[in-house]
Amino acid sequence: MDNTSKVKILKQSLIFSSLDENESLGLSKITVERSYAPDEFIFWEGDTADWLYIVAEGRIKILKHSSSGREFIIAFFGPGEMFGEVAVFEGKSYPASAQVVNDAVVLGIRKEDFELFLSENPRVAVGAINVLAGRLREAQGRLKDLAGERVEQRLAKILLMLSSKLGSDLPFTKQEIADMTGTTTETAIRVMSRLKDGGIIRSTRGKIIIIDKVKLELLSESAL
Amino acid sequence: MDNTSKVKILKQSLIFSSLDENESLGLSKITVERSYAPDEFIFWEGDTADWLYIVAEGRIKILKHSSSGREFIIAFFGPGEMFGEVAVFEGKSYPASAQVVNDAVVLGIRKEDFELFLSENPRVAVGAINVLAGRLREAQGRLKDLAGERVEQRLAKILLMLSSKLGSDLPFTKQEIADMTGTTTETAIRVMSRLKDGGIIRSTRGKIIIIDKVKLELLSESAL
DNA sequence: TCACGAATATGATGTAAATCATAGTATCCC
DNA sequence: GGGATACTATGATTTACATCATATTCGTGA
Repeated sequence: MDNTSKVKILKQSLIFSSLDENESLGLSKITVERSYAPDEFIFWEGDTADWLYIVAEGRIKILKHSSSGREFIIAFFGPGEMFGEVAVFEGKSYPASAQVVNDAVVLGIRKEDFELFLSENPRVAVGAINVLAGRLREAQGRLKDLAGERVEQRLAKILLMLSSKLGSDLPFTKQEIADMTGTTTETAIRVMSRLKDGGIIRSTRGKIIIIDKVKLELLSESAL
Repeated sequence: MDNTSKVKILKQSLIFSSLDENESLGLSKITVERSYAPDEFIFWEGDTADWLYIVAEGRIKILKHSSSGREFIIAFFGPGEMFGEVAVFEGKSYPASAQVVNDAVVLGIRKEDFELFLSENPRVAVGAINVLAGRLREAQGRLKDLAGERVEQRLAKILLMLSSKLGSDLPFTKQEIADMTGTTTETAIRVMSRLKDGGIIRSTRGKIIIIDKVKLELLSESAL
């Protein structure tokens, strides 16, 4: 990947959106491009955090394993999105694992290089604060939902959240939706079958299509 | 409260820990002191976010109401801790409510004043990033726990988290513990009765004392 | 093209925890 | 001091969801 393409990716990212052409070019030069095969892990929870990453191509999922062995998906990230930054900012080990979904290309930035760049480009700190604040807001919302709502509502909210990012065509398996919702595959399938019957979604293997967003919103908010 | 006392509070805060005496003094001058009675709300979820706050005295709880009306406690904050910052950093409304537990005194900083101060003291941005990253890490851990662990383990983890901040003497009612764990008061009481019988905790009205931290850790990690 | 694994689907059963109900006890405050 | 109001406590019942079991369909690679 040449530097122009890198710059294009980097400028998509909220954290670096304030940089001008020159600064972006400087940043692109400290990034290292890496390609991964499907299901490959970029890092594991607990690894020493030397790098933070920006997705260039493909999709990455961030997940944690619970003591019972089940996996919980914290987030999916696509082109222009940053991951692994919490650990780098805190100077601790990665709090979750990062796994490639399909083939993916990422831009890695070494911790020390990033810190140097940050000190020379203070505006990036504001970008980082925005990204972190947004993610914290989202995480707190999900905390409340996981604690208080039932599976049907939680699942509806996850679908809505995903569709607000990706559109009504969601490239996820029901298993992945289950792992984001904090339920089992069977239950997720049962709930989604009901949504299908209600004309709210359609689905094929590995894909979910939202037909009736309004109904889905109603469902996500009230106990009906 | 005089400026010297304010400085003392502000310097306890992770976000402002890098400031020297002079800078802290400057900061203290843009803070406004406010006192609140028990149960009073400092702000409500959805309010326009014009202020961020640092606790000077007392305890504040940050909470969200779920659609069923139940409340979920996101965090408790004590002296030196900041709250309301997510909304200010993002320029959106408060994502949760802030309620005083006992009498409390807080230092408020107006959004615009903070932004100005931030631009003049870039090191504070690094502090903010650290605070946010730490909170995000914690939130993500809790997400996984809420999704995957059962009440007994979740409750044990909450107790351990609180005791790592406050010591083994925890000034919380069982109702509050329930609202942090994402369970009902009855269930929380039942679980804690078992912990009591197992010699792991003691409790009086509005107070929980951790006796056997090691056993509690074991319990929080494994299904036993 | 056949086989094998992943994704989808659905039924039967078990269970953790919510809900409903009732009551004792400490604390506040008029 | 006495009455109201939280907090604590425990039992009975219900239920949402997990778990276990089995089957079908789809896709991919040998």
